[in-house]
Amino acid sequence: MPELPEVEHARRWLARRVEGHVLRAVIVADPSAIRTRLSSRPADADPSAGERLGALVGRRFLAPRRIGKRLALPLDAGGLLAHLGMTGRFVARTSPPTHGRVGLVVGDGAPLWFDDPRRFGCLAVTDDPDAALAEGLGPDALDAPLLPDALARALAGAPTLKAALLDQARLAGIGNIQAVEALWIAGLAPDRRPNDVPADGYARLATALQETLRRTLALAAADEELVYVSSDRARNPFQVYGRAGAPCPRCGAPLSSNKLQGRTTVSCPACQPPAGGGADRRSR
DNA sequence: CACCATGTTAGGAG
DNA sequence: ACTCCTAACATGGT
Repeated sequence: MPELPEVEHARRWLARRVEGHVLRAVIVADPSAIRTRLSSRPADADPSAGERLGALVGRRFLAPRRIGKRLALPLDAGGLLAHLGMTGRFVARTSPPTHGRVGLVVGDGAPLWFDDPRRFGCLAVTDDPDAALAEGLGPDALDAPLLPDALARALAGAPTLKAALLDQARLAGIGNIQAVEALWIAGLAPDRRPNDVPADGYARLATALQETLRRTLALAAADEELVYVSSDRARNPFQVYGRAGAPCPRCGAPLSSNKLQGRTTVSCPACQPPAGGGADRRSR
């Protein structure tokens, strides 16, 4: 459950269960899930994971925080960091879930499990959750929305709008789905150069980002077991993501799909014209 | 069986 | 030197 809206949903879910409660015990089912820092690389596994996590037992949780796709679970001293990767989630279970990596026994509730089949997610123990949470990330796309001119500055210099939106150092929290959705809402072609996009394009993009993030967050909040991207096309909650070939919801033209930054990118050739809305001069 | 997937990043190509 | 893209990571679902 990976992009910003799902992570924010996880933060709220965790907040209700941990804030103000004491960490009673930890269950380390898969030590390799705990890294020296938030890193998707198994090579960064923390050799003293059990010890360092165990040292947190007895401390009390403060309010969980989030920037972009990262979570911090600060305690009254030190804390935990979490990244859900592609398939990570938190669930409350008495017995370990199939891919339960680490269980947190908090207060008198069922253990809270970090469950992650694909193992791109991870946890890390840190002395300074605030610093670790923010390190290397741009402003949070939801909590620190940029005005159009600031958004233009944040994205400037990247080769394409798509690449810029996926760059967590420019803007934190946008993943492939949210990028595809926002660019379609804004009517901007994913492969346009950020420096060539006029001010009104950034005005639309700023609004579009808020719109898709809030809409997806509302879906996540309403649906405890939200199927993030269902194989079932009828249940796909997105406007264009996962709908290549289907008619554009705005103009009816068939949605096209191509690869950008190695990710599938769906767009409408009619609503998201290549440049400035007119003919492409460079190709002449 | 082959191919696809919501994230991140090392390494190679240019 | 710097920038950008590809492949790889591990696993499950179609």
